[in-house]
Amino acid sequence: MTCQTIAALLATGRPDTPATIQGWVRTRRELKEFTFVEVNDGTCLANLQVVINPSLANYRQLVDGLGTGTAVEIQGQLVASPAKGQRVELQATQVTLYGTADPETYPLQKKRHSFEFLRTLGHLRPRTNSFGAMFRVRNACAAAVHRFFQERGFLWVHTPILTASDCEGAGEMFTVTSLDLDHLPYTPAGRVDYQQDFFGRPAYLTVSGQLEAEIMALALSRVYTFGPTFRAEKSNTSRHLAEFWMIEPEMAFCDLHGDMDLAEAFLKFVFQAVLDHCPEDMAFFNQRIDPTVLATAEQIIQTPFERITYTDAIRHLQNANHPFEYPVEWGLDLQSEHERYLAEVLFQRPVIVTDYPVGIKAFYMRLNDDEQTVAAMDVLVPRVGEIIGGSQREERLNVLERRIQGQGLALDNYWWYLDLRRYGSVPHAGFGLGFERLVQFLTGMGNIRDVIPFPRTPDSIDF
RNA sequence: UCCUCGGUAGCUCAGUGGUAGAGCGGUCGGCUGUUAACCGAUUGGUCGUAGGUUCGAAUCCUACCCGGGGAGCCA
Repeated sequence: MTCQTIAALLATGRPDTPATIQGWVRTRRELKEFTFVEVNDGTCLANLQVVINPSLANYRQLVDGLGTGTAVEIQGQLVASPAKGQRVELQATQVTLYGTADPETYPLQKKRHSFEFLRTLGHLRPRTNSFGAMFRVRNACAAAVHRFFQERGFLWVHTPILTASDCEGAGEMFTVTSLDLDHLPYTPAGRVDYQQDFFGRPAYLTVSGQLEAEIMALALSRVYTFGPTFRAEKSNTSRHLAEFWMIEPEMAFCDLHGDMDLAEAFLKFVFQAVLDHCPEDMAFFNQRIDPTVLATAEQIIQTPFERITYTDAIRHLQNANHPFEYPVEWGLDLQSEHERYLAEVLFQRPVIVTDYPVGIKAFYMRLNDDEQTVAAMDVLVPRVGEIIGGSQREERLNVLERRIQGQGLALDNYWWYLDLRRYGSVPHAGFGLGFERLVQFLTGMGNIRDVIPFPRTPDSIDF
């Protein structure tokens, strides 16, 4: 393989050495004496400028074929560029045209396109500057997530995608079946007979790996999940996907404070890693997408997060000289506007709110001694609101049974979850965050559909 | 699901009852090193769909379809 990446050539390529690149033409500028072609291979944001001289065989034919979108291999000599704008450029000696792209019909033009339009071109939008930058940042972010946990002794555990647990309480579930939907079997009572289905009972796509992660943590001490998650809610918003990736660390012998420390360290680590690995891409987002992206990243990395209780947060909000659309009252959940006020206006930094009322949080969160609140924590950040939600889990069998029943749920469905409290129970804690929302927060991208290669949303599953 | 805004050329949009427009893109020509190159010319339309009002509808009315933004729910 004599071919080099454009990223490597632009960064460290030495002038007056031979080089071969493979990629796609972004733009062609034809002058009287020769032609400039900019080629991108996805390894970095910048294109490599190639000079095509008329001395090349079939010059006219070559240049005509080098329209935007064409796949090419170009051999030549890397030379110092005599003009501003690039350190080096490639003086072509041989050009191989692979697939050409008819400029009359190729949808990507040499101009800015709206993200809305590019969403209709899911197969071509990775070839744009914005999506190239976004996918590189997404990759760096994913790699940083693994590195963060691996360096701290967490095991990556693979929790199931198919589940029979319809009681995770985290949202609407997709049903998975091998039954012929046009000829469903029925019980004598007239209901669908799931005994004849693949698993002999109803099955679903997972909405969370947390409960299974707790199983693993109570044997392996520190684990995390990082995998696909599915929600069938008909939420048509810039923050929701039907298929998304979720990260859920879980730690045995850990309380809420350890959980908060981990969450804060996690965000700082990931932001620093992405800045280190994708400086050009992040600069691009700061320049073209959201001018606060870099400042936000610096703040996340350098500023200690504020930590307050829900009760104090309510007090702050009630004393705030700020009109809220929704009421602020102890016992009600914080709305987006409240979360953003805390992070953006009051503290102007990330805020971890803890100890929420028992009535608005899930049954598995540990009941505090006041019996009014649970050991929950939400990390609120400017511009986004809640980015991480977590809790210390209820490890006491009798309390957990009471909580499950108190929410009208059947204990039988949780027999194995209760067993964890019956045998070798221990205080443990964890949190969850949506990977795409993290990428949104990093890049400033407004719509979650533009931070995942192939978004799945209600009535939309193209590509 | 609710609220709201929108759908006009390949793209981004203007046009609010009287001949369908601009910029960009594409094409052709020009240009001695360009950087979203530049200059000139040119090409380009079932005005989302179906009805209705009117002498006349992109424009007004009704229904539907699709999309954006916001809310709720959540990650």
